Amino acid sequence: MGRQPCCDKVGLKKGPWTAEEDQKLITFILNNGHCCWRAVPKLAGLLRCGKSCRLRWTNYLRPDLKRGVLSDSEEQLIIDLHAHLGNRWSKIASHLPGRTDNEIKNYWNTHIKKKLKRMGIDPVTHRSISDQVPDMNYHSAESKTFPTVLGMPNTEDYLAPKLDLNPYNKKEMVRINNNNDDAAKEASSRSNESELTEEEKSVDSVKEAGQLSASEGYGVELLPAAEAHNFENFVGTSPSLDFFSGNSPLFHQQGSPLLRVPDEEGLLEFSNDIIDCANIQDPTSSELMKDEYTVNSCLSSFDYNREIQTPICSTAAEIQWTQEMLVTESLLPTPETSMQESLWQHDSDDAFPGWDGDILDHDINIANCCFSSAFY
DNA sequence: AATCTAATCAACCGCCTTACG
DNA sequence: TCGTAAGGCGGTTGATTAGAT
Repeated sequence: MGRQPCCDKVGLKKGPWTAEEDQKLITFILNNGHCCWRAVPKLAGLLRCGKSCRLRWTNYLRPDLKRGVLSDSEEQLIIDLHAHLGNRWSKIASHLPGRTDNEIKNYWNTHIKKKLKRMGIDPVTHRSISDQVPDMNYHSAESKTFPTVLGMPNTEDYLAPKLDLNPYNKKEMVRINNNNDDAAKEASSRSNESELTEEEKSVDSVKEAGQLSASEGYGVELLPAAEAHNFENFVGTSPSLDFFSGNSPLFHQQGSPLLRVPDEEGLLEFSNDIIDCANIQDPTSSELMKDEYTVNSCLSSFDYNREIQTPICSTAAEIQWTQEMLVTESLLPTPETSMQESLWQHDSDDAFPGWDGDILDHDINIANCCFSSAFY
């Protein structure tokens, strides 16, 4: 048994719409709106199913549609958005006024895909086809697979001038705010895992977790502590960062050793010692939280997130934390929020929105950029 | 001119999500 | 909490058109 058809199709017309049908639908919707698509065909005198009417209206008859060939800038925007959103055509379409998801999908399949292939770029991964070997060490200086987002300025352009990509090298990933840094470094210099102590393995697993989470889109890239502490050095950054920051810093570095998050009853404070990178791949993990319920509440509410205006960051752990919250989506005000929504998958019902899909390496970097820019 | 092939895009299909009783 | 209906989405189909032979 298959699924029941969306409506009784006996006697209903299929195939291309006639001008007369179009006119009936337009007239009806302009006069009455469409409270219920299923009722529309009956009321409009059409022998079509409601679904068909909706499709015809949204993809073809809507008065706000922009017909005609997509411009170069629209095409570029589609490529950029696709790099971050994948085949989420409706999401992509929402960034192109007057264009429909169907139109963009068709355009992608018939034009852009071929164009990218001709350019030697995989239209799925947006990476060079010759560099398709998975490389977990994607930030290493040796890596040639640093992702390029078409149409976007090179990701490095977003980075603050003194932010060297090399520190993101897996080997240099350190447990944030943890005094096992030395052990970690020493351990990572050894290749044979059997040589590692339990503590070292633990540190290594943290790094593994960071890498895994980054590649699977469920966490954040571990921020090298040394670099994180150096954010103050980035003051006076490149103008391109204004693209994200809008010159309205949300975060301020001060001397506080605590991460402070506004709570319904005041200000929640998280001391460094409870922020354990071991759990960083799952930001909702209870071990990461001083008060799991409260923090989860903070993070799960879109509206409430908006009220988190000025977390105060000074340590790597705090910055890491802030970064996580920033990329959950709502911390950036419009228009940054809309930009961020184009970069991050948004599901406001998710306890940790923005982490619900495959997030690519460059997403992580752009998040870092958003995050960094928010400091200026 | 006829035929074949490729390209295009409107429309359909079926699954998933959401709203509601 | 569950079931159902409706809307929405992404993949696919197929009719039409354009270009090549």
